Amino acid sequence: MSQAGNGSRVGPGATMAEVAARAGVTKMTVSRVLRHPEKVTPLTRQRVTEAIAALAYVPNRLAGGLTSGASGLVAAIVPTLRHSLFADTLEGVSDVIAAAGLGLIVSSSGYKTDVEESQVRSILERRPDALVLTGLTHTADTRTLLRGFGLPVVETWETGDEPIDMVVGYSNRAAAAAMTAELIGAGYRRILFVNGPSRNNERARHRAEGYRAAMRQAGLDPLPVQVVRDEAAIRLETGARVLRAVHAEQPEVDALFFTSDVFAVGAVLESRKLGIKVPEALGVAGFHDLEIGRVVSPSLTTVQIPALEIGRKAGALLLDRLAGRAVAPSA
Amino acid sequence: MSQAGNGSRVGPGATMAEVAARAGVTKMTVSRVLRHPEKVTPLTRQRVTEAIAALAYVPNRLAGGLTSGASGLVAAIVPTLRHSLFADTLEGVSDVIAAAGLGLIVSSSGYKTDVEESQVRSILERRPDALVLTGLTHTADTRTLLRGFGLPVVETWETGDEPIDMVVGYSNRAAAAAMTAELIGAGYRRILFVNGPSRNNERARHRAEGYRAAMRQAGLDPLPVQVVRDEAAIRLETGARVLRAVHAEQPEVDALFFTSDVFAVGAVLESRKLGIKVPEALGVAGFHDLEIGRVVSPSLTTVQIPALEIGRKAGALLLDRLAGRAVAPSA
DNA sequence: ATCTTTGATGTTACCGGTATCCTAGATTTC
DNA sequence: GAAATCTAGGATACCGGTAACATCAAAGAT
Repeated sequence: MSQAGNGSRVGPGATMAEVAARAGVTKMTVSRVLRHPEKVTPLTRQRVTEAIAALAYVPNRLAGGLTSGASGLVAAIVPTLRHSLFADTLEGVSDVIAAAGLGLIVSSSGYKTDVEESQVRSILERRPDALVLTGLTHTADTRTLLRGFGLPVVETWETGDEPIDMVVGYSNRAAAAAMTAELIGAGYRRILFVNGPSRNNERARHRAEGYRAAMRQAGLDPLPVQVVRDEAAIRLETGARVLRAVHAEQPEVDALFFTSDVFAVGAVLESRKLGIKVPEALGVAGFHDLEIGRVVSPSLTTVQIPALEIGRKAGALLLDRLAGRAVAPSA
Repeated sequence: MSQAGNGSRVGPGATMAEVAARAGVTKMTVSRVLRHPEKVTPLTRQRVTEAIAALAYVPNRLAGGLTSGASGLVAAIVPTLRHSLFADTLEGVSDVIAAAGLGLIVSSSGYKTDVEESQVRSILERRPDALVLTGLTHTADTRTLLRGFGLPVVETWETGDEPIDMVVGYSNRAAAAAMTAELIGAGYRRILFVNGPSRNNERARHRAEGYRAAMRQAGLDPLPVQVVRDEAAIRLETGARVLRAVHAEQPEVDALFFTSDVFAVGAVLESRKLGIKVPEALGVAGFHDLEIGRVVSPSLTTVQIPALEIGRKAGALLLDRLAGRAVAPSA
């Protein structure tokens, strides 16, 4: 599957000093040509430009950053890249900051806060200009470290008190409550909330809370939240299984609200097999949090999650802060 | 959705010189404590360690890298992060290189080679120790630039002649051919290959070639490849639409081979509605290239794509090269 | 025609580390 | 007990740039 090339190393390219020598000027002039071209005579500029081209010179931003104190890097830590939610967020961040000439450095923590902490330490050694974190749950040391470092930090996906610095949140609680209210408004009454494994998953817990709150608000008794335990069970078949079980054992249930739309799709699929009409006889709703959410047919009621948007917003927030603009708390 | 914190900047942390002063030693000794602790007396080491803790000192790797010539960064360019194929690959790369203390810097090119070229230029300014690219299709300047720079480069996802340096490939052609052969082996004869939009998409083209080759090999006439044009049409409904059309207009077709498993899932779904038995009356196959592929039910014949594995392999290849180990061409 | 200003470039120092060489005291060797 | 060897730590230079200031010639002011 892999093959090796000849591996001829030429070594790193020319340095600014070499360019300067070739153009018969000093490093400083070369630096000016690159950074403030208008301060250099067209003639000189051309000589330098030619030397740059001739030597295929690529400036070393690390060196420049040492002096200027800005690395031009934004770091982001996500629980995993294998979840479109986070990948989309990163794409959003990347889009925005790349346009400003900043680079994105990424690591994934595997949902573990202690891993995240060690990654934060390691990342700080690279002196990023800003940091994007996922969630508000971090170790105490992480928070202390970051606060002390005075680095612009954006936490994403959750809202709450005492953020480290800035937050671009998404209230799972509110979204689940809204979805539940929508189902109630559509006439469903016995709504069963089906959660994925909520270990290490604040999201799932908040969603369940939103469901309960909305039910109570409407004067309905929340049904016991059903939990799918097996971590590996995020599959269509699992949704199908839940549907079969509910159909057999809790026939009074008239709507299913899944945390993962994978389950929801699986359930919809299975409902056709069993001859249950969706959404007439049974409502099925889900959170659009996987890539599948972008492709799913409309027979399913879904909660849209603006992952890309959250990333963009986080990026924009950081850029504002880096530009020294006041960052206004916004919706 | 977003909120701002108090934004108290403390400024960057202490420098090595400050730590040294506090511990009553020189920078050099501090550097030794961090890098070669065994070369320092336990007593001195402790004093330095205490000073480091007291000042919350975080070493600056950029500065160190300037001297040592290694940035400790691997850069990767993918067409987009919004595709689990590439996100998974990145996760694989990240896993492997993070374990070796390297960071991953990511950018997405939007499938445009000229954008990729400018990103390569910009990335080279950060002097990564290695680069991971997607595909073998790059601008001539990109190739020249990278060859000249003598940077270890791994191209992923495609195999072919004249790689820039190293390749971790995946032959879409071979995979499609194998899948087609499998369908033929299962008794299907009138196999229709349904391609996604192949603009900017070598993958789709190679898969179609594989299909044709396998058909001919078996002495069958390949059917004209059907192409789904609309870029936005990567939805379940599209697969359903194709199934309906084929059912009505090309009843002789006994198997559908989709490039995207999203279509395949949509088709399977629709087949249940129409009362077509899968896989008895109709074979449906797809490429497992979206996240959905990890959750899909087994009634679908699918081509597994080892995205994570490809990333891991790329990372391992780079590490080998960086460690100065000979890189053997391998399967 | 002399004194200022202005603009283009050069000089110097420094960013925060590390490689390399050097020194002085401790330890070993004969 | 003197010479040889080690060892811990210091001194210096340098990585590849950039900020800040100095310089000098051309241009403008009086």
